[in-house]
Amino acid sequence: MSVPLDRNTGRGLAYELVERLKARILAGEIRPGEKLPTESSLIEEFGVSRTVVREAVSQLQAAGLVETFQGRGSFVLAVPASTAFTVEATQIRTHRDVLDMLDFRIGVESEAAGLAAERRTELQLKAVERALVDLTSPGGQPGNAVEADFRFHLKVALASGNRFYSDLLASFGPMMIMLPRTRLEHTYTVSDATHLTRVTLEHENVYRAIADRDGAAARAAMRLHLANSRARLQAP
Amino acid sequence: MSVPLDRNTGRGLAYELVERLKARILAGEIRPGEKLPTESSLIEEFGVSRTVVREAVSQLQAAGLVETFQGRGSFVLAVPASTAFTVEATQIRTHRDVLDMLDFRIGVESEAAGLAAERRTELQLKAVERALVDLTSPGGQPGNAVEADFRFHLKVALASGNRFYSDLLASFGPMMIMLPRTRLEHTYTVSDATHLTRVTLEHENVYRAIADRDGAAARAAMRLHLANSRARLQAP
DNA sequence: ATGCCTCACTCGTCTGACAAGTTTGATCCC
DNA sequence: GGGATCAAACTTGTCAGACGAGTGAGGCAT
Repeated sequence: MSVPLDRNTGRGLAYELVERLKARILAGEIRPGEKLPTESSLIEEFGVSRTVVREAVSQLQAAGLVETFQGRGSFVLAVPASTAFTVEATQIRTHRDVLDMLDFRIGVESEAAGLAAERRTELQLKAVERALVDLTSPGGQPGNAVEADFRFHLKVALASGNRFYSDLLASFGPMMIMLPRTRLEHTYTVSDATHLTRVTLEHENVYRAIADRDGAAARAAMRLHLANSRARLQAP
Repeated sequence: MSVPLDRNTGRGLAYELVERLKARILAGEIRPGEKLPTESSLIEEFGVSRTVVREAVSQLQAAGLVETFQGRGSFVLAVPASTAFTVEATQIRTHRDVLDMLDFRIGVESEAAGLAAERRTELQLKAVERALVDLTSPGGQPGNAVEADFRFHLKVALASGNRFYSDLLASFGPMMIMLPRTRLEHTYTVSDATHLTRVTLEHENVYRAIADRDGAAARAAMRLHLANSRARLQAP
């Protein structure tokens, strides 16, 4: 272990260190969600100064490979799926991005739900209802659940009759429900029954308000649902 | 010159500096091939230590925006000029599109204003204030007014600290303020003094709520402003 | 058992210093 | 004058030490 850095490549020690760490991550030696060695460890292992280590980690950060938290350390993010998943998949990576996305969805979707309640047609309501049933029926795999969740939110947006809302949600795709790999496992798979019933209840509240043509209730219900989702993630 | 860095964004000084420099490059203030200010200059201009400056430049390097040579300096590379949001610049043509757009903006911008009130930094508030002044000063042509109006709304979104809001507004551009040609003359140019003062007042209300850190008031003020704009168009 | 609090650990920033590469300009020689 | 030479100034690269700020674990009192 711990081969010292080659000091004669002409591109700088920080560059060398970045390459080493990148290789480790891409090779899976440090898996997504795991912690990068501390700065002190890297200083010892590679025999360089803290300046170099910090610059290297800083570049990994800029490259979207790790996310750093003061007082805790740097954590490896999901490896950019080389299969060209979607361009947008690279947009939500860090923990902060997820929280920001939920704040964004609060603004967009609560108003969309309100408009949906006020302007929906019977047909649109039926579509929302179908999505809700798909979501609550215990039929599918976890992957299917994300898909169904997204479809419910999309149908609500469609019921608003405003193409800007529905187009925006459609452009996000199911990705908007997805969560970062870092501590996702910890918070989402631990979804005990309590979690699921609570989320289901929140969805039903949104649906009922739309069915009742109660705009204010629909806005509140959707805001509550998303704010709760955000809270469920923020302090695991 | 040289506005000092905002030390309260919670993402670190280096991050702030990166954003500043990135903005300069993207805005074309430093053209491809030109030299970035030296580290010493940046230290002086932004009042930070060399550590921060070096990390920032290092990140620009990782992002592929600059290339650095020992003993010479950092030079700006070609600009990719890509926007995060791929929301197509959907044309707003029909009268209904305009109303839908305003309904959409109600959802997006009222929440953005609320978040801005709750999370803004002093620097962001100053930016909003400047935009407001530009808007109220009777200096410019009508075209300039649209531009200034847009800038105000964008600065509010930026003050939310959530890139999804600001990216979305930025992707729309001043176009989102524009109105259909059909009855534009009728509704906007006939804008007697009453109209203008009323709109100005609405903007000021938004600003004041953000300054007071009153999230609920900011949401209400922005919603009112956009709802009024909608009403001013709906039944002229 | 619970809640609070201290303390060690980690990252964020600052300061000062020296090494290594580049540019500039004065100097010297022709 | 023109060209080669070289020292000094400037720029980036690296090192070392220090302190502040946020986090988390373990101990302590209740």
